[in-house]
Amino acid sequence: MVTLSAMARQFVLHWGEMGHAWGINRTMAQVHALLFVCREALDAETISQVLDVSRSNVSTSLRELIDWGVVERVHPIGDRRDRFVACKDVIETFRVIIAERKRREIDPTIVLLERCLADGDSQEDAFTREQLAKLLDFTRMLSDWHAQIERLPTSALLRLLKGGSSLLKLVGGVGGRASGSQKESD
Amino acid sequence: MVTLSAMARQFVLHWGEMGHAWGINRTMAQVHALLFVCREALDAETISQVLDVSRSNVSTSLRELIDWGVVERVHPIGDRRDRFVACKDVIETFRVIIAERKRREIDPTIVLLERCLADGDSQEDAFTREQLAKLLDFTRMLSDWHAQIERLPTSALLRLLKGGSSLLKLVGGVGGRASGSQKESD
DNA sequence: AGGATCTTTCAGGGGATTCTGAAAGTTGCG
DNA sequence: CGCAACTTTCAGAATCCCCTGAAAGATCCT
Repeated sequence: MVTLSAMARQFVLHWGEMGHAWGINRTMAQVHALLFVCREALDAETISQVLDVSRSNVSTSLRELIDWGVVERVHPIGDRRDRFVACKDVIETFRVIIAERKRREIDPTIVLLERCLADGDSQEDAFTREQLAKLLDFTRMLSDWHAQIERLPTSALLRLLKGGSSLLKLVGGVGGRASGSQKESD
Repeated sequence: MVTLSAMARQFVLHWGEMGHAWGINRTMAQVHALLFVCREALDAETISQVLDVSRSNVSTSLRELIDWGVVERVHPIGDRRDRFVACKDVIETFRVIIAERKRREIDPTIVLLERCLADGDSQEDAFTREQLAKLLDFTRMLSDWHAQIERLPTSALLRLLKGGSSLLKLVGGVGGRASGSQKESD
């Protein structure tokens, strides 16, 4: 296979753009998209031809995708060339990506905010300190929340996502007033 | 004010990097960080000096931040120059950003996937079709879920985020088996 | 209207990122 | 071992994105 159906091509291009918007290399996202829609494992040479990028570029992209954990290398018996498959489960892929971004971005942000607050002079700059403290609280909350999500089996995660409305009613009713906004600009 | 405390400077730099990792212009993220930790509104000239970037760059960044909805222009009486303030509420800011990214990335993805599936030949390419259909399902689910979240008042959102563990127990217990993975690779 | 003050736009330069081809590295087999 | 098949690395080229300064556009005051 050295050519793509119109459907697949459209998707690959769009996925490349999306990746780019999220700070991910366009080619890397395209390689992922391609593997995602292909039932059988592809070798690097084929990917290079289909996407029309250099063999070395494909090699780099594949390494990163494997690092992220959304693609794996497959060794077919009786063939020396490596082949690659993407995780075909959307939710699992989503989960892996979230976990990785948390590790790379949320965690370091928590560390930095903690250091800022620890180092900073508490006399000067009271407002900055206050803001950073609020941001740290929130970031930690996200982190905790993620830790919970992480442990859920796919079935429960699906239920959480699908059952949005019922959950929200629940949350809204738990602690008293559910409406009204609390402005906290001082 | 033409100089920044060490605390604020660290934060501004880090926020710039984070923004960059998420596909947002570094300077724009720095401007946002700066406004976020400043109690009083700043004028563009001051921002330009503090961050050491050109006046025009600041102008562009501010326009985008206003577009996003996380910064607003303030007209102080008796002064012709504009000043700018960031939303100081972390959750509100988060909410606005999520909404905007949904609009810019999730929504177009749904449209594209729908078109792919509508246009595509259903004979050839059955597996691709299947994968895209699953992805579309998931993306719609995210979209619905976001619509629910969007409506929540801050207090309820906080409760949802903070009460992670109890919610999860709940979800885990609602529909029967909570463990076991459903492999869908055929 | 004319000028002072401030803002926005945009073409072009400069810096950062991505891509490529060539060369070096790895692996399996006779 | 030596060769064949394949993969990875990396310096430099190509590309893209961001930033700047200059000029044009607002707005307000006298």
